[in-house]
Amino acid sequence: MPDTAGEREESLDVIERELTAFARRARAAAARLHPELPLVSYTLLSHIDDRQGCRATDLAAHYMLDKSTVSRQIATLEKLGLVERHPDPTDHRIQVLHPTEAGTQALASTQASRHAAYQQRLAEWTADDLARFAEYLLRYNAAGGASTPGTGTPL
Amino acid sequence: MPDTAGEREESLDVIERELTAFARRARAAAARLHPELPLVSYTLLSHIDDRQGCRATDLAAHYMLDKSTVSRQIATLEKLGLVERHPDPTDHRIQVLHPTEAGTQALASTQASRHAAYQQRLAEWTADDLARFAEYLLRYNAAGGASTPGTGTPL
DNA sequence: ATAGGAGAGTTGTAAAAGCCAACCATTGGA
DNA sequence: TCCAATGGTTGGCTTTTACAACTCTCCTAT
Repeated sequence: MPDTAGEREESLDVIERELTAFARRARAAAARLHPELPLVSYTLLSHIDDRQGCRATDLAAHYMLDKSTVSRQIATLEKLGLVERHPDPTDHRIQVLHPTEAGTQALASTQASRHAAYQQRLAEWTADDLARFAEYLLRYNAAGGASTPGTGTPL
Repeated sequence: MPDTAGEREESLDVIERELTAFARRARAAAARLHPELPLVSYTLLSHIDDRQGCRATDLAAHYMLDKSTVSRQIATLEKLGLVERHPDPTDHRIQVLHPTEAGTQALASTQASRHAAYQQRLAEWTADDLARFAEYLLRYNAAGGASTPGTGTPL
């Protein structure tokens, strides 16, 4: 495998194509995985659980979503009894978000099936390959933060 | 790096988390990347260009989309003058898809900015790492097809 | 031949998820 | 004290998708 410019280009193309394909499939797959809990809500709920006491604005920023979108998602989650909103005593603009007992449970069950799916899918891989793949993904995602905001928005 | 079960689990967790993170951000990022060409259509157009003469069903299968979704997307692309449909002479059920001249051009310009984004993002990577990452992604995505249909829908 | 099933696409309908803009309430300085 | 900034909600609208019912074409087994 020579380190030529051509090889590089080719790998880049493959990465671009496959990541895109993955992104396209992800939604469909995730939607089926747990129809009870509306995909996006799951994502947000997961984040709320992760960083207990976060605010709607945090979610919007982290996922590049509009305020209004998050607002409605939260409303849905609350209606489903999965999250609670407590007004911040020190600042009455803020709503502090927490998962309810039911929310924590729903999350656990969803995470379980997700984990099982991955486990099955990657069953054939060697531990070494898994480790390297994991490392590459980490590296790829970590690169996202900085860069020139105006220029190319990396996928 | 010992080949223990613990290592394996850890890698799995990372992969799961990072792929999910990628998927969540992908849409927002992709939407901003090239607002002219309706994002989803871009994906399909790209595939059509890649495998000239593919059918709508191929697209649906590859991206896990419903027939109807693809049908409408194609219709849009055709209305925009970016793809042409030719009836297959040997089988009148089939519509063979080809990009038009305009389609090829639109694609080229979009691909250019996407490619630039990836190039920038992966600039630091060695050719070897890129090659391996590409291979892993291929392997990961390829695994999707078979598996037990009823069981866990892998992300 | 021919009836029935499988495959490719289209259309009707409904829902999810997103954005933008206008809006209200609170807060923390000039 | 007034006013810009911050957090959140609501209204209106578009895009993207799925499911189901339907048409048309092809193939195969009787």
